[in-house]
Amino acid sequence: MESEQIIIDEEKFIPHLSIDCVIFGFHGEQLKVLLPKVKNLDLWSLPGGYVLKDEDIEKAAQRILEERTGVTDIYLEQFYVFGKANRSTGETLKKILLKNNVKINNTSWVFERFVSIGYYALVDFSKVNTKIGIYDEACEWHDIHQLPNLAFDHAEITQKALETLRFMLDDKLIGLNLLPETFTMKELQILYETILDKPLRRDNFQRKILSMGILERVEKKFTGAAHKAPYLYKFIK
Amino acid sequence: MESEQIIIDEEKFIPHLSIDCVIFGFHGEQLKVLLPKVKNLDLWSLPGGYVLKDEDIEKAAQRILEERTGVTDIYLEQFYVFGKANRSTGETLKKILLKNNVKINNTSWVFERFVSIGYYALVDFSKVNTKIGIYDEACEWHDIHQLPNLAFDHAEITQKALETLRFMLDDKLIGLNLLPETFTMKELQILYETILDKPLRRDNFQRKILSMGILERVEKKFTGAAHKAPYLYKFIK
DNA sequence: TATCATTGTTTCATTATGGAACAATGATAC
DNA sequence: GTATCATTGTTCCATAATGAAACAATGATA
Repeated sequence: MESEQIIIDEEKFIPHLSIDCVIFGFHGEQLKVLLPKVKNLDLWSLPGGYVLKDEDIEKAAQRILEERTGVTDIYLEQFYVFGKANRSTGETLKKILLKNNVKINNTSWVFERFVSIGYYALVDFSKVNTKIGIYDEACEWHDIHQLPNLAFDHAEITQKALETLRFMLDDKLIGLNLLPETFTMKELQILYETILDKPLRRDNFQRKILSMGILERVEKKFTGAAHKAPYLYKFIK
Repeated sequence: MESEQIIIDEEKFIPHLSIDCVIFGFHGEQLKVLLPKVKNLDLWSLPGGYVLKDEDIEKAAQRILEERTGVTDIYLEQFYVFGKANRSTGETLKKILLKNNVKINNTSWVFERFVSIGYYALVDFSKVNTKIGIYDEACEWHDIHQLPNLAFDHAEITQKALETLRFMLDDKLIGLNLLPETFTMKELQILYETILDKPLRRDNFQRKILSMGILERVEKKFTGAAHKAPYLYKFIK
């Protein structure tokens, strides 16, 4: 059987530089991360790729995200550069590319050290239709607290992304990007609790959020449950 | 007259990647930035350089800092990556290298686009003995509010570094790195006011800082002035 | 000894936060 | 219909943090 061979044109990219994206979504009271799975290996990775020689790094991050996960036009924020000389080995990548039938010169820069720029993305879980990138076997959401076996230093990158998210929580109106158009106060609170990984008081949370004047009360949400129906809110533009 | 020619060995470095450092110091009630001056041009730049192929980026930043300014072993923090495709032109660099008698292949990657990692450094102004790097004509401190003509997007990089410094002020114990061993409460307050660019109340500032329990009162400072002598403080290790 | 400039501290009002209780309400069981 | 239940929305009060003003202390000088 002749194998299909996908060839990476190394000349098109800036060598030794890569981008890795941590895509956060929120669903079922859990903070999740979208991860592609390496073909035929028990190995997952952050969606990553290279920067074209005449491409803005921000654009590169968007392109990579779309190629690997199908997610387009989303909130992206650079958060850290991972640049230890020994942070990635060519061996893992060779294993991965072998499983993907990617033909590449064995002496290529892609097997040498990488400096990787970390971006985090915030997406509305309900609007995402993931697609499987050409190098991947699957692309799935994972609870931030139960991550699978991750390649390279991608666990560390994910951790740093989470810490940055926490640090920026008050500053960046993160709910706007992680929640659907309308949501209940409880959903917003659980999102904050999940990111901060600590419980918050219902009354104080509501008071504080409402005092910020960024929410608009829309209507009530009748779920059929035997209790008072909560209001729905949306962010004011 | 035969010119001395310094040759950059492009092969040693990761191409298209650079590091730029914003070095903050505090003196005479002003926040200052240490800038090398390009030889024979009315042009200043941030101390910057390239990353060796097997070098940690953090190490590279330290090395660059030492080569260009003589400053060693200081507090360094990565703050942003500048990666627009059009952020630097080869023309400016050619002008600079020409003035420095640096011989380089005209088709080298150094004249193409760069992705630059920004680091900021905090130093004790009183302990710094700057030296002039081999590519430079001078190396001087400039008030953050009166910057000279800066190359490339270095004004923007400096601005972003300042914003990051502001944002981190409560979190990072910045005074520890910018002030000498001992200092008065007023000096610390002026440092904060200078970074935040807004006045603070004397009484409230003192109360807040002291309540953090990070300062130790050492002795009094007699200046010979006709008023009460202020205490000196130092940071508790 | 009085004066002056500045530093250190206290006091009081205002605002934010922590903690508890109470009121409202939409379904269900009887 | 009425009582019950779970959850949501709100109020109340004590405590902590912050803003603003006044007062007390002190080291030199006149």
